[in-house]
Amino acid sequence: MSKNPLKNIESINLGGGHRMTPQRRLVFDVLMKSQDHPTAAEVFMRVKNSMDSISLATVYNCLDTLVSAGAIKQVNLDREPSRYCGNLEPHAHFHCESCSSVLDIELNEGAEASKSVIIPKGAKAEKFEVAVRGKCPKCARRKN
Amino acid sequence: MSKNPLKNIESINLGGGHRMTPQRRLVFDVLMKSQDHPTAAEVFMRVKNSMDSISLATVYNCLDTLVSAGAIKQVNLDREPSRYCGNLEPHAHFHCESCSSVLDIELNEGAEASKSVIIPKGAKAEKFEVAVRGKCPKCARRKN
DNA sequence: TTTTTATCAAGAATTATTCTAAATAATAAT
DNA sequence: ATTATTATTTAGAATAATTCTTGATAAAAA
Repeated sequence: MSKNPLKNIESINLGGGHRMTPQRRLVFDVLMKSQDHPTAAEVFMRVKNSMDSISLATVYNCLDTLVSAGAIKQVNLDREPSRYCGNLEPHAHFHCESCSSVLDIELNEGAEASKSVIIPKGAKAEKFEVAVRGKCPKCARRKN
Repeated sequence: MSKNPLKNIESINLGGGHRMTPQRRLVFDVLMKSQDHPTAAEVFMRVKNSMDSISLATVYNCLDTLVSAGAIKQVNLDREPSRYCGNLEPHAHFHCESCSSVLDIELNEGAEASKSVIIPKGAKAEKFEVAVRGKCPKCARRKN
């Protein structure tokens, strides 16, 4: 299903005395089942199906913790709400200008982002990010 | 100084009945003089030196208009406030995780972002964006 | 147990940005 | 020129995503 090598959340070490909790487990599970890069509010709604008492603040906390632990990725495109992604493989994102949906896109082999860019002297590059903006297949098909 | 081919704002066609105004002129001039990708609030402070009566809302309006006209670029990185950039040449951005500064970085020739990525069938890609995150030269030099 | 530490939940607070409405200014039409 | 139209500016209110605060709960350590 998802490309996350973590079989299940039990194998995640949250680090620093952080505990695995039912809430964190559920948030992680929702992301493993999602292909659509949900926002925190969307994760909240989905998690509520399994645990009605959970709060939005807790969902934010869980997402932050999981991102810090490297179990999921946070995706920020333009000024829109953050989205979350369970796919830990290196990949880029396609962002639809019409419907705001986000699609994972594969990186071509040998086309390392690190080689496409000239890093300033003395700077230490840590992460590379490629984003494409345009119309997703659904929206491109529509006339208007 | 800047890599914007528009010699001055008079040559900009804002389109759609939009007028060139003193405020828009000043906002554009500030960006032409800036290499540091200022936020709207920073542009506001700089413009205030020349026109004390200008309001923050107007700076936002002017920035939006200039972005729509293609005279400047808006740069959104992570969840931070939008920054604005007078450099219209194709380039990428380096984003310092310590001090949040943004540096323009050059793209290697032949390393077109469009070739490094596999666009989904049916999607229409319009813009490509490459961002690098890490420590800028200043921050990399510091111990901590 | 008792103590410590982490977590959760609800709602308040924050902050960048957008919206509203009234005043002003520029342009077009008469 | 005068009037009518349209765009712009401004101040402040509104919005919305996210973070913070606080008290209660729960787990882990002593």
